[in-house]
Amino acid sequence: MAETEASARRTPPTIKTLADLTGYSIATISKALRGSPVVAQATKDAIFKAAQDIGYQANARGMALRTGKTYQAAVLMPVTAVRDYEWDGVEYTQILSGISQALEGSDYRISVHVIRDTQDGCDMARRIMDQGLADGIIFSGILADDPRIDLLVESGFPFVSLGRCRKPLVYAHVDIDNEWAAFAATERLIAGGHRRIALINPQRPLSYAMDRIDGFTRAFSAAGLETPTDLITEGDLSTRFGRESVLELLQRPEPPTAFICINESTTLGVLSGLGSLGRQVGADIDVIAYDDINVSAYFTPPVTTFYQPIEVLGRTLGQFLLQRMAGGDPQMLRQVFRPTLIERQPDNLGARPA
Amino acid sequence: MAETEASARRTPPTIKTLADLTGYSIATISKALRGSPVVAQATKDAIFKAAQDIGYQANARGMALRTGKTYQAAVLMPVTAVRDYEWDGVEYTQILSGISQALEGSDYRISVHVIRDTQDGCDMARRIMDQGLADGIIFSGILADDPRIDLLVESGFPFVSLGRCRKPLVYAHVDIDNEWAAFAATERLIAGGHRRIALINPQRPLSYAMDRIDGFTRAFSAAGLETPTDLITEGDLSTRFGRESVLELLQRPEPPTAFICINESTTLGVLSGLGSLGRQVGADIDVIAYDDINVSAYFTPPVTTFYQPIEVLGRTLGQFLLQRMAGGDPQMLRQVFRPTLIERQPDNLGARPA
DNA sequence: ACACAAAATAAAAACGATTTTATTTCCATT
DNA sequence: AATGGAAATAAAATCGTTTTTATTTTGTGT
Repeated sequence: MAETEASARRTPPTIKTLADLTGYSIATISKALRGSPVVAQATKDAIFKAAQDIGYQANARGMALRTGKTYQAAVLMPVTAVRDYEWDGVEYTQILSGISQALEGSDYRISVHVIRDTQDGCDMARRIMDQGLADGIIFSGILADDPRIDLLVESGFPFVSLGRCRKPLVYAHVDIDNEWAAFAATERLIAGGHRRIALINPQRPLSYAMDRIDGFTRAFSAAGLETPTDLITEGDLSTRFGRESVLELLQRPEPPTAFICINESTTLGVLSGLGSLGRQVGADIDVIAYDDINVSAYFTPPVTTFYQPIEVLGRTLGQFLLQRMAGGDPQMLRQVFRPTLIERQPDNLGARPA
Repeated sequence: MAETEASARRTPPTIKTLADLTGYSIATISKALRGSPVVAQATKDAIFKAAQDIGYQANARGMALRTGKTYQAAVLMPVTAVRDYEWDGVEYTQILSGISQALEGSDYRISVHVIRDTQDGCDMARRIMDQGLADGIIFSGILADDPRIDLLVESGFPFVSLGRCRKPLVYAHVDIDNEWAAFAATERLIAGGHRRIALINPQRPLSYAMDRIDGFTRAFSAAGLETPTDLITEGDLSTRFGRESVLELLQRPEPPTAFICINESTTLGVLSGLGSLGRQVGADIDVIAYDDINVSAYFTPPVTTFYQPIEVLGRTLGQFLLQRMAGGDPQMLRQVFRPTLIERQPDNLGARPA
């Protein structure tokens, strides 16, 4: 009974239904609903009311076919090759949440495309453009020289990147001031007396990996010191990588006395490594982290971090993409956020010799 | 120069292009490409070849309009109200990754809809059905009595839920055997001599919260003991909640001697709380956790967990949805996973009096 | 009143596919 | 050789919009 009733649900109203109902032609209905100035106000009112009454909702597929627009915003979500030990991409939930907030109220929806690597991302971007799978693209994990950016800039397809490449191209983007953050963290540790500072960094081709190295180097230069390049490690941003970096670095003849971590995943690994070596953070070693998801406060001990609410980045990405899809000038759609320092350990940096 | 060249890109080939090229009618082309048996094999071959040559890709919008299918799988992603202290939904990246793996090779794409609460989820599910935004839905955060399941079961719309409601309805789902996991964890702690065991649980309306309480209770009953219901806390699954639960519970007159945590976020909070009270896990207190993303190994100390790779859940969700959208019987599309125990502390449970 | 714009609406074409219906071609049968 | 039917293909209708073009209505100035 209930099933027949449910399956007997009549087809949803179309623009034709409205035409029959109001007596106007479908052309007029369409124009009225889109707010065209050529249709009389009284007519518009009547049509709007009728649409309201029967709960008319434009059929997205019909619209899409005619206009070529999809009302889809594509998000390229990187998922690194599946490994058991992975705590990876956790921040993407928040990015999606932020984007979703920005798109709320607009007619755009989010489609997520999981990509495994940059090549995959490039293929996907091209497919999205060629097949018209979406009206705009958001992606991250930008390389210093990123083929996706070249491709999309050249084609003029609307996109916003989370991160910047190192080429002097004009395109909409949102980023964190990684150079500055690395500089500030390093400077702080140097001021605290540290000289042997390790930088737990992502892999080199990533644009922000280089930004961080730049900031790291600048801080040493500014202090008239030589940069301990031997203490820069590069790897995926897994917890395991953080732990293994610590274990390796601390058994060297000239071990580091402080660590700068790139995200919370590696931070947790670093703390784990220090813990199993019996080293005490804040007593005989210092750690400064970069904080994605604000969980460093709960690490033991709580870690001093540079914090940037990632949802805000997501929101900005969404806003920028909307503007870009509406034809906005990419020149105007660029924002670089500076994270704020959250001091969590008693600030006794400098009390110990390097 | 390059820009004009790019913008002068000719329109992509349509079925019409192929018709002109091969001399067949568009009807024949369409049938050939869809592999209809009514068209001669030789014709099919010729058409396939031509399609290959010019790189023909069916226009999704045209297809969608005619067939009513969208080739979209909607995923309802819960994002709890934004709070600063949130480490929430981190596992969703992995779920999406798993779903994406399952959908790879199919023509389906993933669209993500962020929802704030169950009501929101219900509205979204209805919109997706009514407006034909997708051909199937995946969602999670199932309540003991979940209106979305009622709605979708009644309508016959394809969906798969991550989690089960408590009504005896037939629908495709994937779940973790929470009752069993809670039972096993509790049993283990009881065998270790614990009597005052705290259960850090999600909020009651969630179906799996009740499952866990059931398992918890069953373990005490099986041991002929009374369940310490006063030690069951309910809250969001944030790190903060874990920490605050510990701080509160341990200052009671009859404090717990062991904790069962519901996910890694709360576990971290619990450890943080224990740490700041100076309690030593494994020495004077025990913790068993449920492990989403396999990061518990890095907590200090490493925590014994029940582990279920969440990506596998995602993959199964995707597979089930594909089958469901192809008309598969929901009766056959049900799977409940039992997490495996990973012992990480020296197993000295039972060495201490309760 | 009358012609003539301007305003308002209607009709028709288009978007790119699928599906239904119609036509042609080819053989086998009588 | 005519006929019937199956096989292969073509033509036309359709999905629900938007957009272009055509028609009708209205208002204005003489």
